[in-house]
Amino acid sequence: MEWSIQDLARSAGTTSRTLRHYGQVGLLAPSRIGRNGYRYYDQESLVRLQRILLLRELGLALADIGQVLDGEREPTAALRTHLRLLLRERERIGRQIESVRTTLRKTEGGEQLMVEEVFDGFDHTQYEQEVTQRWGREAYQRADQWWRSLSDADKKAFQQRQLDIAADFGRAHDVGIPVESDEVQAITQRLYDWLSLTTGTVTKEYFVNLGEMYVADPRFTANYDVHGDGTAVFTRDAMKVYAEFVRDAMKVYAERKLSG
Amino acid sequence: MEWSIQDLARSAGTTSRTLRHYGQVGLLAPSRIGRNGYRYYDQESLVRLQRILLLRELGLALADIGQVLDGEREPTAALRTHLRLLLRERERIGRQIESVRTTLRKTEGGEQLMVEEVFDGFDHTQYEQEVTQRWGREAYQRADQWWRSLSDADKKAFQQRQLDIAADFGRAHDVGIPVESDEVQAITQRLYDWLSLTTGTVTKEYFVNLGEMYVADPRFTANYDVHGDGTAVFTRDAMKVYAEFVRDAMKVYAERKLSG
DNA sequence: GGTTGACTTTGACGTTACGTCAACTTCTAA
DNA sequence: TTAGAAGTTGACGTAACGTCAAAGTCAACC
Repeated sequence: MEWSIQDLARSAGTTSRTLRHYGQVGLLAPSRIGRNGYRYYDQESLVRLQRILLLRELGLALADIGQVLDGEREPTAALRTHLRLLLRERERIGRQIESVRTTLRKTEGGEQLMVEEVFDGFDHTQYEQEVTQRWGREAYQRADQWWRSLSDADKKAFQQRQLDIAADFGRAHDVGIPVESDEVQAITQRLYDWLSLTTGTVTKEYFVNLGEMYVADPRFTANYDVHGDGTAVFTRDAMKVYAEFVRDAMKVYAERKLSG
Repeated sequence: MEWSIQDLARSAGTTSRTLRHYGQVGLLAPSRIGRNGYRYYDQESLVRLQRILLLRELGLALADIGQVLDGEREPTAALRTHLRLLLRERERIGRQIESVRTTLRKTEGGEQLMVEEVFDGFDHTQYEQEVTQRWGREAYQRADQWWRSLSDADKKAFQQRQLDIAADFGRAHDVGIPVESDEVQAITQRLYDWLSLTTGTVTKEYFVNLGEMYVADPRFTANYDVHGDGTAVFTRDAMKVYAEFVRDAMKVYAERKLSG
């Protein structure tokens, strides 16, 4: 039995162009080529094509399909790899779906173009690269998991809390209170406590680093300087002081209290 | 505040190439271009870029993002459309995952390259186009849903049953029994009953059409002619006879029985 | 002031798996 | 014979940038 290119294409539910393409990339050669240049395919071609199409359905790239079919690689390895990719992809899409859903809900709920809101506060998911670079993947994943576990209301509350803190820093800076003052250090402690929620333990280094990040990264400064130019720098300085002095003092104070 | 292209790229977690690309497609223009040709971006650019990246995260195409940001299209419409796409995509991937899993399981279970088996029998998912063209989308979806509802074992049994039928047709043809004979018509009825499982009601037309399909489509003939050349044609003829005579006779018989 | 290294520009090709012309030849049925 | 269907090769288009390449710019150091 022999089929023309169209016959085969229709039989297998694909197009002649695709068959020519497969021929070109060496995935499926015609069994015969007429002296007029026409391509002809036989039963064997059909079977191979069916395998190709199946593997393609499974999402394998043509190059991988070629390797699998030619047995240059054990098929299970390719499949297992592919399965992992599929699972991750489904995960990713699931998150996107949730994202789009909440965006949609809020947009419809009249909460203006919520797009802005996402960037308000502290969106943990946006800074993966930097965060993992600075504090390691593990810390990021903990924070991320924690963040995902929150309800929408909790997330909002969490964000609001740090917006309030930023506003208080702005007011303090505006009035001219020094960063070492008890008032400003109290605000700073609220920031510290707020951060502790995400990671559990906030080291002194982490805290100082974060402060530097505030001023180095325009996304952060934008959130703080909205309460007056220089608020970001002011906040960073307050954090530095808090980390270097106040915590030590508190530690000493706590120890004294315990031993007293 | 003003940023160079790299500054902005790093801040937003993307690349300078991307920013140039966005400029090229008219999605994000620099706020200023130095006389040296350098691109500079301001706070407004940053905000717009953040929106762009968010919408991109949600999976929207750049063209759509442009429309949303420029308000030429209400965002909810674009998002809703996109949500549908995402849901369908997740569905598709879910099916792929199941597919790969069973393929993997069977391949490991030593059932040879199971790829062949998928094409054995009657794979409902492979013929969507043709089937819907000939018998309408509704009929296809019914059949497809039914097929998906089966367990693996059921699927196998179902396939086996039709393989047996094909083999019996082959034997009958081999021995030379005519298609009108009771023996062959009995086999044909098994084929008819088997088909009834998929669609509920098998009309005379459907049955005849399917017969024609057997001989017109090499995928079908391959399954039948494996039991001897001409088995597909033989089967088609038997189906024609069954549809045109036997069923009428049965109907008459049934009516007589009821009225008698 | 020259050199080095980081940064910038435009331009253009590469990626994936074909779709879609275009220009031309060949087969088939009336 | 002639129209129409089907075949061929060749080449560009797609989405969203990645990745050179060649060349100009800028800041800092010796």
